Amino acid sequence: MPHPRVPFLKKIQLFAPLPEATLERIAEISGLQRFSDHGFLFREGEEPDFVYCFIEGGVVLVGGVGSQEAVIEFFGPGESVLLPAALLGLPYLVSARATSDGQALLIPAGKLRSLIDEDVALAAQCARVLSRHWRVLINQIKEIKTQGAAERLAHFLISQAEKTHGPVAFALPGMKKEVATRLGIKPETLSRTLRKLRDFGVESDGDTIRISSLERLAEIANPRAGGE
Amino acid sequence: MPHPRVPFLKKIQLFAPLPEATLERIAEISGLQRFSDHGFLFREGEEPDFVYCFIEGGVVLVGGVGSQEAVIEFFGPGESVLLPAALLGLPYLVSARATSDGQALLIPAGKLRSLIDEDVALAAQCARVLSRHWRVLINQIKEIKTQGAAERLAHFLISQAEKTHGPVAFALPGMKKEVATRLGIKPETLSRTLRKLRDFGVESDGDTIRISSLERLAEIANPRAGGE
DNA sequence: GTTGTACCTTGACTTGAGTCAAATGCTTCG
DNA sequence: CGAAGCATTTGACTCAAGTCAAGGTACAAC
Repeated sequence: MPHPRVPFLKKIQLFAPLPEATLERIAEISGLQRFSDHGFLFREGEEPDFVYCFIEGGVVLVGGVGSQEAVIEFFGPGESVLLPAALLGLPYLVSARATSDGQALLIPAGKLRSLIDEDVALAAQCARVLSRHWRVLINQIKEIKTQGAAERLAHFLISQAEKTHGPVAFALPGMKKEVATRLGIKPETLSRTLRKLRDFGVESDGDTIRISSLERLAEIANPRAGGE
Repeated sequence: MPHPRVPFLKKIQLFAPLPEATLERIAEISGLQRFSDHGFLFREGEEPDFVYCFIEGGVVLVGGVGSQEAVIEFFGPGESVLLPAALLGLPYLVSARATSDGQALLIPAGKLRSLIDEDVALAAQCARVLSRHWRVLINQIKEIKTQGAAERLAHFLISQAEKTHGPVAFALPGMKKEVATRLGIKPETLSRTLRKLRDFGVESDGDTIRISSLERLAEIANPRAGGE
């Protein structure tokens, strides 16, 4: 009879494609943890104890403190964070603040490290997930270095939408303040930039965004030819 | 008798810690390739054919084109690039331009992908190297989002020095133009910022940088407390 | 040489985003 | 309800970095 946490593991991209036997082993060393909105799951500088896999709810990864705060990225259900720190056994470079109530599976870092040296499928899958993440970060760096605030915001909104055509509505993955730092701008600037995008069919009401046409918005995001 | 390319592999961080048997197998599928200054090794959008490991000389990874160009990072001897694209079989997100004449070991992407699914040591090592790289990119993002041009330049110069104390002199890893985009600024701004740092013991003569005291420079790089 | 062609520097001016400060809303809590 | 506490918006002003436009300077080709 399978371990009761195996079904949860199957929802996590990092583990989903692994064989049943491996999942069993991971399920055995994992634990389920609830967290609540605005709470910190861990902080920059701490020793890596766990890899966090989100079942429900999500977090925002933040580097630095106070006015020097840089939001790296938002993470939600199915995603996992801290694999790099866990594999290397080096202190976290970022803190994670919950953007909602939720639950996460925690995999002990040390045990995961041992598993990786024994299980090809797991190791290969880690490499693939890290690779995918690498590409996400590269895109973010390219964007910050070459685009202005409006383009970056437009692109970010498009990436948050689940569709690629026509109109959409969705909730921002965190506070406006956090979205602003994710984009590398100040909250005031986000407010003003969002205003500018009204002319391009973007309505914002609280943390809900309504876009009248993703195609039209895409024109701003990438006036030149396309490089994702 | 060992394969003649094994000694080269041992100089590459990605492969160095692997057992002899694995190195043999990689050596057999690899090939040595010369390249010359300013030439492109590959371009954004191309299908991933190889992982490039630098034996001698280096490249700069660049995303986008023309005035939209974003330099991601410089790579030199012992380092390798494109592992993520190769593992995922997705088109390159960046182009690589040589910053000097040199030689690289080329590992065919397809064969490497198969090896990874068979060899735990190799797979685990890939995951570790990707993890390390992830941390480098996170730091770069944190920096761009929170620091001004002068701080970023100071930090960059410090990272290029091999020592951590006292005076140093070294050559920039590429043209000033490229260094500027790596830092997310324009060449003109780099020129002016370098000027400002003269008051803090930074002399520049062509592509040679002389720093009179790394400690003094570090004060600018991180006026606040320290996060790696 | 001198002509060319990059690369880099400098200066003057512009601008996008930041800063500071004051409303406005929205929740929470007594 | 009203006060307090945030997050967000708006407005006015500032400033860091970008843009545009000359110069230098170094090296390569003729």
